[in-house]
Amino acid sequence: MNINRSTKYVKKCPECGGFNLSVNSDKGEVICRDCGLVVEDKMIDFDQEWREFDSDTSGARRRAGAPMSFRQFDKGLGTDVGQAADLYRLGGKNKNKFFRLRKWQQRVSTAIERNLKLALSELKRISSFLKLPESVEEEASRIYTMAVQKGLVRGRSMESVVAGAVYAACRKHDVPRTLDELSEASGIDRKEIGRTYRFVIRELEIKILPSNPIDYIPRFASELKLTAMTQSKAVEIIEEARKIALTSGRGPTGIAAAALYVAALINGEKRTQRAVADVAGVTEVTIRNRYKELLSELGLEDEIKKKKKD
DNA sequence: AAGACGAAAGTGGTTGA
DNA sequence: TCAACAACTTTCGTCTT
Repeated sequence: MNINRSTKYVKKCPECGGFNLSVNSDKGEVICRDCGLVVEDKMIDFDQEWREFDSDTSGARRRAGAPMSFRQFDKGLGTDVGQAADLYRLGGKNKNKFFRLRKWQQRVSTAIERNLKLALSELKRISSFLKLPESVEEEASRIYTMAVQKGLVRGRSMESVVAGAVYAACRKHDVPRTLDELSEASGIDRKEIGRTYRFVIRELEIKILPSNPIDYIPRFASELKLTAMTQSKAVEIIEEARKIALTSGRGPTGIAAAALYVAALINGEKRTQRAVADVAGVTEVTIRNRYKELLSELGLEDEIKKKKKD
């Protein structure tokens, strides 16, 4: 029953023409192992959406409707009690019943649902802008729905809570996007997003591990057009740094940026601090600080010097 | 002239009394 | 609720390539 995912991706890398593509289904990324290009940020979800209820009669019982999803405001299961045209087909007694049902439904359609409808379309916009995998969009919708039900939106703009929910979902699924990217996608101030994000995960008691700098490497490297060699060097550096507790307490993006900068230097693919700083969303100063630590603590000076002779 | 470097002052958030 | 604190940013002057 398992679909062989790799057969779906016999594609060439548009950058270097290589066939060495690797699929990271968690993050919805396809990465070229040869040149490090992120080929496709948003991947199709190949998982089957339906369940088998009974192996004997499975053919007849497959659920054909859309899967239930938090991305629709009523979880995709809604039906409306029909409009006026349907009335003519009903007898007197049924007519009364009909009106009662309609009235009931209007009462249930509270402000919460109206809010959700609006917010989830905004959420959809943001996640398609950021090319997020569906699993993350789904998670973000879930978080937002819970936030609304707990009344956390009161006193905050709907958009900022949406942005916070998306950010939280990204973090939870290890699909890191920087606050700057969220800010660009949503038009909300970076600090505001950070604030609501922290508020939401505290109130909903969502546990989120500090993000791993390594998760940022493929995307940053791809934007800087660095080779796969440099990427793995950067990952190596970060792993070494972790062992001696160089990474704790520091901003993960700063570490990722510095590691990439050093790795590029060692492999003779030098990028300016400014360029690296820009894609990572930190300043040159932060890169310098991390970079200094990396050099002295990991004894990488020799490798740099060696490179300079060439 | 551009990039790298470093000092100093400022920002926003966390922590602990 | 306030002050101390760490990480990061901004700004700016100086050195290096």
